Formats: sequence, structure tokens, C-alpha cells
Amino acid sequence: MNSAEGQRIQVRPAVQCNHSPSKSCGDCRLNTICLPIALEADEVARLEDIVQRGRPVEKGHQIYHQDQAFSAVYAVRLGCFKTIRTTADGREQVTGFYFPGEIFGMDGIAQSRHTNTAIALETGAICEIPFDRLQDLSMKISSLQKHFFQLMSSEITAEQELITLLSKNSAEERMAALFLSISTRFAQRNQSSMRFRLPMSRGDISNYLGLTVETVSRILSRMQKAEVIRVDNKEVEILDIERLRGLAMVDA
Amino acid sequence: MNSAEGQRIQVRPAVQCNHSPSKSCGDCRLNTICLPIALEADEVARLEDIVQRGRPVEKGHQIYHQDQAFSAVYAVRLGCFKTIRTTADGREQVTGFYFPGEIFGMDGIAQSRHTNTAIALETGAICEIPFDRLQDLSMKISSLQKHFFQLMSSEITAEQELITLLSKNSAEERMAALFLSISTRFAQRNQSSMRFRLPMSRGDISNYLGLTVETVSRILSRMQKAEVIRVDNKEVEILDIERLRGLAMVDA
DNA sequence: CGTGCGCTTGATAATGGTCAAGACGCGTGG
DNA sequence: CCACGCGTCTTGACCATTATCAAGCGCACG
Repeated sequence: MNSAEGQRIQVRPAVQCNHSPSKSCGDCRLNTICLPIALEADEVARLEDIVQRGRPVEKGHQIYHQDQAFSAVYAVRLGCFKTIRTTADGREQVTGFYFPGEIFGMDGIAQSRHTNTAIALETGAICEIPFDRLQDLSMKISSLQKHFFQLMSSEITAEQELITLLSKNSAEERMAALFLSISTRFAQRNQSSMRFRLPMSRGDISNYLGLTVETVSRILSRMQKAEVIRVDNKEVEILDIERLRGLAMVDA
Repeated sequence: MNSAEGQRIQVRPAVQCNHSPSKSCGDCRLNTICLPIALEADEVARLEDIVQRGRPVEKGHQIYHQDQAFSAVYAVRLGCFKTIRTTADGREQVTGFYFPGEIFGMDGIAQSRHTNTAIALETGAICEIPFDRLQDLSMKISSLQKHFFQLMSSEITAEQELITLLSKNSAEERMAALFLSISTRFAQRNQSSMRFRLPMSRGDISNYLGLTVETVSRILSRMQKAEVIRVDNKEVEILDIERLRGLAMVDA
């Protein structure tokens, strides 16, 4: 899903990160926003200046609500977040899952109002980045402007991958692709990519993938029976990643 | 589909446009890029300076190809364009249709390579906007930077609408939504929104909507029998837009 | 300890896909 | 100018995947 994000992170290993001097960049939750930018020391200071850092949020908390005035984008430091869009007739669509180091909220820029609602799937923390101040700073620091264009473009390509998945792939292929994406994103944070806990419910998964909970549940059972994965409630273990890749038929 | 684009255009009526002094902004194909910006005269000149204006292209021509190095984004002046993404296993997904005044090619920014192929659906013309020069200029003209952030955000919200459509709506609802979107976009250009010629084939439509050509064909016949639309090959007439909106069940 | 929500599993149904055949339209070449 | 041929579109019959409906389990939380 988010292979663009992935690649951008992977090509830039372990440089010292000024946000959290005690940590390597691989650990700093802000790496996707600060890492690719060759900032001068005082520029880093200016960026840190505008960022509301490490605000803790509890499970189920809404960061912003659809139609609410847009003022900031958010970087995930800890935990997992989902964005959902409610249609005119009341149906809901999960439009994305966001893991540490990823940015959400960019949908609100165009209309100065959010077109999604963002919700914490588990207890975590976020950095709030006021967008008007980010824009100002981008006028002075070209690499910051460039990076933000790239971030938004990544969001576009990630969504195009989801469009393709929904449009062209079977239920099983969609599930496999999601698991591979989640696995990759855990790996990027130096966490186990073969064994992890799903932060989202079956309902979130099925909604995101355009399926029903029943179908998701059945496919999990089938994959488990085929010994591709092992599932125990939200705990997932990938037993045969090659076969999972085969099921996905997609370059995640 | 593209309601974000739509609203942005509609709230800014008929100001004089400096690109084509003889025309109102409603006619200037570049309106989505220049219109919302309160530029000084010399700033307009600088923008016009970098834009390769009005390059004609013939039907079937590729503007850029997937994996090709990214260097520019493109504004449609005339005609209609589609973007397609080819997956690892060779399947193709139509990711968007672009009408005059709309911008395509922003997918390439993140990876400095295009993740789509853009193809002209009919003979038309485009403006090429070299991205590095646009970035430079955005550093000097804050309203231009702001506008480009908005453009990209619009692309994100448009894609989220498509995701929702693919995930939650029936074949008939998808078709109705697409027709409403196309109709709206024709209206924005002061062209007939009730009677128009589809620039894309049934295959393009079905691919975009995650359906088969047979299903698209059947639904067109059904809608015609129900006297909601009249179809003659690519010529479409909307007979009952209220009923079409009812079918769409979506805020297009 | 009970209630409820999330998850699983089964039976059945429907939407849309696949396969197949024929019609229509358009461009090309005789 | 007409005829041929191919590609696009339509329509029908049949089939498969996934949704729907229904029931039961188990864990978490009051």
C-alpha cells in the first residue's frame, strides 16, 4: 500500500536526528518529516519551534472531525490512527491507516476543511504541525517545501494503489496486500515484521478493503488453514511470506 | 468525483484572466492554476514564462509513461486525458480522467518518476509546467505555493471519493456518479451539461469503475430503458438528472 | 456474573463476472 | 463509393464470488 513511504525511509539509514538527540533517526517518530531534509541547525530549530510535539491521545479519541476547519497536519509518533469519510447517505469509508512516522490530515488543505475524521485506534501520541506556519517556513526553506510536495504526492500514489486494489483484486488478494503493507511498515520501525498485533478491528479492515467482516473472517480462517499465517484474535504471525506475496499478486 | 475541483472553480466567477487577455477566466484553460491566485502583473509574467503553453497532442498520444523520469505537471487546455497504472502482473487501472482546466502528473513528485502513464483520449492540447521551476517560483510567490498545495490536496480528496465509490457503491451507483461528475465538469466550462459526448471508451469507463465492459453496457441499457438517460454510442443525454442523482446516492 | 460487542461459521441469495455470439460503426483499400 | 475486416459495443445464458441473514462463541467490562 504505502510503498512510496517505505522506500523513502529505507534509502536513508540511521543519520543522527536532531529532534531527539538521544535517538537515531530510525527511532525518531518524526523521521518522515525531518529526515529527508538536509537542514541547517538553525532551520531545524525553526521547524521544531512550530511543531506541537508528542501530544498523547487515548484510544478512540478524535483528532479532527470531517467538516471541521483545517489548521494542521499530524505526524504519528506512537500508536495507529485511521481516517474515515462519511458519505451523504451516512455510510462510512475507512480511507487510511497511519503508523508512526506517517503524516495524516493533508486532505483538508484544498477546502480549508477536513474531508475526513481521524481517530486513534490505540493509545498513542501525535505531533501537531500548524499548516499556515509550515507554509511560511516552506517559503524560506526550499527543502522543506520540496519535502512537503513529496509527502502529498506519496499520499496520492498510496491512494492509487488502494484504488487499484479495490478495483482489480479479489478479497483474498486485498487481505494479503494489506498484511504485507502492515508488515513492511512494522519493519521500517525496526519492529518485528513477521509477528505483530493488528491495531484495527475486523470491521476497520473490511471497511477499508471494501468487504464485509464475514468475508474478512473467512479469509483469515482460510489463510490460517493453508498455513500462510497464524491468527489469534489481533495477533498475527506470518508463516510463509512468499506464499503471502503470491496471494497478493501486487508489489507491496 | 471531482467535487473539490468543482467547488474551487465555482466560487470564483469571471475575473479577467491575464493568460488570455481576450477571454474571461471561465474560458481560459489555465484557470485552475492561475485563477485562485491574486498575482501581481509581473508575477503572472514570471509564471507564464515557465509554462510551455498550448502544445497540441493527438488522440492516443502518451504524454509520459510510467517509470519515466518526472519533470513536469500538465494542465489540460483542450481534449480529455486518462492516467493509467500498470501493476506488476500486467493488469491496468485507469486512475483518472482529466478535462480542460485540470492538472495531471502530480503522482510523479514523490519518487521523481511517474507512477502512471498519461494518454490523450482525443485530439487536444496541454500546457507543460516544469516542476523544478514551479518549485523555485513557489518559493517567491506564496500564493502560488499555497495554490499548489491545494491542487494536490484536491487530487487526494478526489481519489478518496473514488475509493469510497469503489468500496461502497453498486455498479449502477458508480455509473451514475461518473456521469454526474462528467456533467458537472462540462458545466464548469460553460458547455452543455445535459448533452455531451463521452471522450472515453466503455472499456475505459469499466476499468475506472472496477467493472467489466459488459456490466457497463447493461447498465447503460437499463438506465436508457428507465428513461434516465439517452445513449447513442458515445453521445449521452441526461433526461432526468434528479433520478440520476437518486441512483448515485453520492454527493457529486 | 451477566450483558454486549466483536468475531467466527454456516446456509442461502444476489450482484456482477465469464463465455459466447452477433450487431454496429469506422477506417482502409480496392 | 462500396466492401471488407476489425475493434467496440450489446445482449444472453450461465456461473462464481461475495453479501446477507442467522446463530453461536468468547472475551472484556460493568
